[in-house]
Amino acid sequence: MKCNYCTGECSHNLCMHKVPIFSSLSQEEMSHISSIIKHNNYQKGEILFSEGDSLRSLIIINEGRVKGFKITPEGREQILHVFSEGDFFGERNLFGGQKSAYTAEALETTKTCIFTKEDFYKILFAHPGIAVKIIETLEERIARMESTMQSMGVRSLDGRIGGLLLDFADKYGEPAPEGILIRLPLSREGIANFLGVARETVSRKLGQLETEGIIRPVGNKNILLLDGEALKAMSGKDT
Amino acid sequence: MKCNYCTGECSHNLCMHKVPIFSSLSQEEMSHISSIIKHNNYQKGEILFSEGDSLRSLIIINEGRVKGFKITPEGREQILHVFSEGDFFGERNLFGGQKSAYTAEALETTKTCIFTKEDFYKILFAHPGIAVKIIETLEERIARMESTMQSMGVRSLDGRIGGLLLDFADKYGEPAPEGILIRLPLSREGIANFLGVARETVSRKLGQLETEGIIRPVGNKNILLLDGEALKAMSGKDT
DNA sequence: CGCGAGCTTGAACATTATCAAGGCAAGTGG
DNA sequence: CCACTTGCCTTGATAATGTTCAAGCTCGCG
Repeated sequence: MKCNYCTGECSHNLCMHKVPIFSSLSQEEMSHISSIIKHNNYQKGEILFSEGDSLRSLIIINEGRVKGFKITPEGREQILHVFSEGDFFGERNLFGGQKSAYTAEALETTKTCIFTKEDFYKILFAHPGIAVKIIETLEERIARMESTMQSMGVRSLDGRIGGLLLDFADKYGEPAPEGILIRLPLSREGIANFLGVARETVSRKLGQLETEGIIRPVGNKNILLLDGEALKAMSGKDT
Repeated sequence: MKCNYCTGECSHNLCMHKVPIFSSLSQEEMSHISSIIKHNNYQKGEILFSEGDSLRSLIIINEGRVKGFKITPEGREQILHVFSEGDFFGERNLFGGQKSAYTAEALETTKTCIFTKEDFYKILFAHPGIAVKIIETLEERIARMESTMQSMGVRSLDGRIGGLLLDFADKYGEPAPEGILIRLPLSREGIANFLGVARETVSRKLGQLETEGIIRPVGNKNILLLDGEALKAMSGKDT
């Protein structure tokens, strides 16, 4: 990849340019900030941080996907977030001084960019426009969570799964000839842990949706969404 | 109530001083801002705004409580937020330029303070510290939503209800001789609509929790929490 | 004191969880 | 290149749990 903002080799993997937060900055400013960013890579299954850790840094995903989850008293994972390219997290620790509320684990090979709290504050005060961008980003996340909560609250499981598929389609979908191809970030078990139901039930319901001609599984990690309208009708996301 | 920041009668009902957002401002600045705030009062059941409205203002609750909800395809209300004194909302419309994702309805007599988008932007740029406060507040809301999502995801209903009671205790609880007295913002039906279950089920489970000596209903709108630890064990909120 | 909204309780029904067995696919080692 | 192994997904039968519909009760208000 070619990097327009750096001279010579682009050592920071372009993360600056993927994050809307920094979109208001000039080239020079970006270059400066780039120089203080650190990097970290993770394999699938690796833990970025655990619930209760007081990490003192902001993490931006440059490539890959990460799930944030807690362990329920039943011993099950409750997935709270699925972060992907361009998302940032850990910010709660920066602003609130709180400890991490969840554990973050890489779902695939993931590359991250890291700011220390100190560096980030410096940047924030030097470029107030960034604060507004952060607010906008947080609003987006809140909107996504509201959408998830709505999905979770729907009584019928079809509706719950449908809502989740729509969320995924929105975030991870790519147009395809016959519909939208969704590259699933989670396994069946992961989906079950997101919705708080049993693995087997997810299988059954997906099978049912396939029978109804609404979706078509493509391998195990992709789903072709044929009839989004049907899902919207089930899940109530007509808006 | 006496208002330290205003000369003479305090016409703006103190809302400025209840909102952490403005805590970094001086007396003079507050007085200035106070002068551009508008007010609105609502009776129980009144709608503040509806899903899809593009309201152009920020609303701060000065007194009372408000629920934010959507209608599911089954025709049920899915409650997404319960806002109370000091909370603000409508901000999504200000920053994202989006339409409202939910309907807001007063749960009791409610007094609000209102900024227009223009006024608020002026204030924001004049006092950058406010942006950081807003970020912190949004982080808190995200944390609350994460907590709610966790509650919703717990498989056992006891755990779900327990988690919700803990959330309420945290936000609306007052210490009492025997435990924590929770002034419920929602009816049984409201609780059911929050968790996405049937009214009757909520009744049954609350009855069960009472039998187990964990809670004691005080009238219909209050609950005395006797054994918070038991709830934490059920819901997984030991943190 | 009486009325009505909201809450509780009961019994039959529907859905999902659980337990158990079998299949498919990707990766490994001969 | 093929059999083997491992992890993940599907399917089936049974038991547990929640929903629904219906009836009766209680609290709070006029």
